[in-house]
Amino acid sequence: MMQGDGVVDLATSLGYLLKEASSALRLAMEAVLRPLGMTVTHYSCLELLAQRPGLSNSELARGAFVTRQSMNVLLQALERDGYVTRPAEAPVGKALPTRLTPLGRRSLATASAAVRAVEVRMLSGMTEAEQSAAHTSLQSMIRSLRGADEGR
Amino acid sequence: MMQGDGVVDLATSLGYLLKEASSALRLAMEAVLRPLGMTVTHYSCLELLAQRPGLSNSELARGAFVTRQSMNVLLQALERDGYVTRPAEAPVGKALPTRLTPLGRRSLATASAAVRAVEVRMLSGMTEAEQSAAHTSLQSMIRSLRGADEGR
DNA sequence: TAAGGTATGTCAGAATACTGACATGATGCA
DNA sequence: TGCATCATGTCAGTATTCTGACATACCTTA
Repeated sequence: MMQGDGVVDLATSLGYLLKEASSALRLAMEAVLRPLGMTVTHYSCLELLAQRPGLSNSELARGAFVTRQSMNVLLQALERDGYVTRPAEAPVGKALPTRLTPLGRRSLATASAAVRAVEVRMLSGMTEAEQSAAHTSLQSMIRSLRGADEGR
Repeated sequence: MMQGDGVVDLATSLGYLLKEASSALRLAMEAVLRPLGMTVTHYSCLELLAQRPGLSNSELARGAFVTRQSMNVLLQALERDGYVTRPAEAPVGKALPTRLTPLGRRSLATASAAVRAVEVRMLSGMTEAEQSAAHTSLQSMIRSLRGADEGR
């Protein structure tokens, strides 16, 4: 991982490889979502809501790895276009539980199929054991990085 | 990876985990680079130039996973502030070979040390074998994703 | 009860990256 | 040689995300 002068060697750096893989995945997802008029964050939001209905704006933001301000902008657009609904008043606290509309569910269905195909392609060259190993490796990296980096 | 209704299960999806790890790494890098007045792309550009002097704008863009337009904006700022130099005329074709100035090299030195510490922390919980496995897994994903997604 | 701390939603402005477009130089091919 | 194709640098406009800030609601604790 080191070079003679102590500079990180990008060619073998796991950090660089992680960024490269993430970039490739994002590009592939954008490629299949663009024809559907959807961005990756847009899709992530709908997918999160399908699996965990009633998530708040802040919870969606954390799940999609963006700030709550960014997610708020997206949610306002999704609400305006009829993909999600939010109550006018918070049932408890300030958090507004968000839910998919039938339109949102239909929109997600096609997008989800497209994204699933991308993920299948991504895993096509790996054995079950390799996939499992990748799973534990990534979780280990996340755990280590989060530890000393609380708060944002 | 599947749920009953065919929706991707985010909790176990390698794609989601990849995004999560990449996000955690980016956040950790931003945290240590911010005090140095440097963004991740900014750092990536300098690091690439340190390892492969003379890279062109387009080559740097590909290496940092941004468009050549974005890299061009960054390079103009770096050139204006004296971190890199580019010849006024292209020695061959239109590509302008970029090089670090002594100031750029000094600036990179501290940033590189900070980033290296982040990467060390990221790998702290993994054995050599696990790191090697992660390496091959990520490369496999990249290869599979790139295959059917030529051009951008 | 009162106060400090935390979490949330939201507005506004700034930073960053992207898409579209054009001109130019190199390359491959007929 | 001539022409089509491709890669590059760059300008302009747009889109997306971020940082900063504020008000509000809950929770803990003295």
